[in-house]
Amino acid sequence: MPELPEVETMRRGILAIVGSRILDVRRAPCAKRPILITPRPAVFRRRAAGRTITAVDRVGKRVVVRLDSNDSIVFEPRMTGLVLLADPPTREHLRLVVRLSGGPNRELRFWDRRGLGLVRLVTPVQFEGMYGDAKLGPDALRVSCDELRGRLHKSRREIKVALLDQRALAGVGNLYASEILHTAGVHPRRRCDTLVRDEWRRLHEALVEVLEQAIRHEGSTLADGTYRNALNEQGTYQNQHRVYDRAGQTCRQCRRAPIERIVQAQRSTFLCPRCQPRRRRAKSPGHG
DNA sequence: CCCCAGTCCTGCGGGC
DNA sequence: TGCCCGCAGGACTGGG
Repeated sequence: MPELPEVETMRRGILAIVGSRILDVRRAPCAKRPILITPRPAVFRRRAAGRTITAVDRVGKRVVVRLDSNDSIVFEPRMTGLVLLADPPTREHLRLVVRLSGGPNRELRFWDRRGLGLVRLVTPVQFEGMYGDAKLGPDALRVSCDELRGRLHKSRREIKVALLDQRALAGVGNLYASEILHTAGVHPRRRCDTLVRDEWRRLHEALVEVLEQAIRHEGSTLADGTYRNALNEQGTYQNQHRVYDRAGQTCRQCRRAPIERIVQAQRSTFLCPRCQPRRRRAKSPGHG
């Protein structure tokens, strides 16, 4: 679930670790299968311990902790991972602890209920190979309208599916794709190569607006309550959702049509059939 | 190039 | 009430 707004919130929440030294790294005693980390724990610890943290960045849906050795620690939360300074939601699913200088019990923690997430310590060359331009498209918050259109407008894919492709655009996931398309008034089944310039303009506007608003609200904590910021506090953007997980409820924009749920690429998509018509309206005679 | 199904994993809720 | 099953969707992989 963590997408760009949630991961950006995690990043901002741990900025205070810049300047701290890493004292130790240990895998938490997790009853279930331990989290995947690379390289293996002993090597990871040896290369991280003693290093100073120089920056905290984000690449797509991952948090990147930069070290003075030029290595980076990359936290990839996937579905249920959290990057925390506060105590984790449960002891049970605490996966990795990075002990920091600056006070007793000062730790950066990776918690992950489902255990699909992972943590990597990578060299600059490895970083480029895994997260460089060949692997990830431009960040969704930094892409221009022209670049967005340029990367997608020849594709025959449906726009919702294309927005989830991290090689085309980095950061958008299933939840925000539906929200962005509703804000833009574009039907999720529209093929990319049928969108006209005005629709790309609306899409780009909606992309920036929705993601920035979601960051302002510190992300979306859904009904399962999993997502938390670095202080283990819930986000509030779920209260602003236009369509996500609102099937059958009335659209907040037109106040008439019920929100529909469809499936695209084995994933739920939510839309308002009235605010997101399948076909563009025919231009009225005498205009255009 | 693109699509699809399967993989990892846990917790939850529906159905019986 | 308890059990089973399907679903949630991040990223990735293999086959068509």
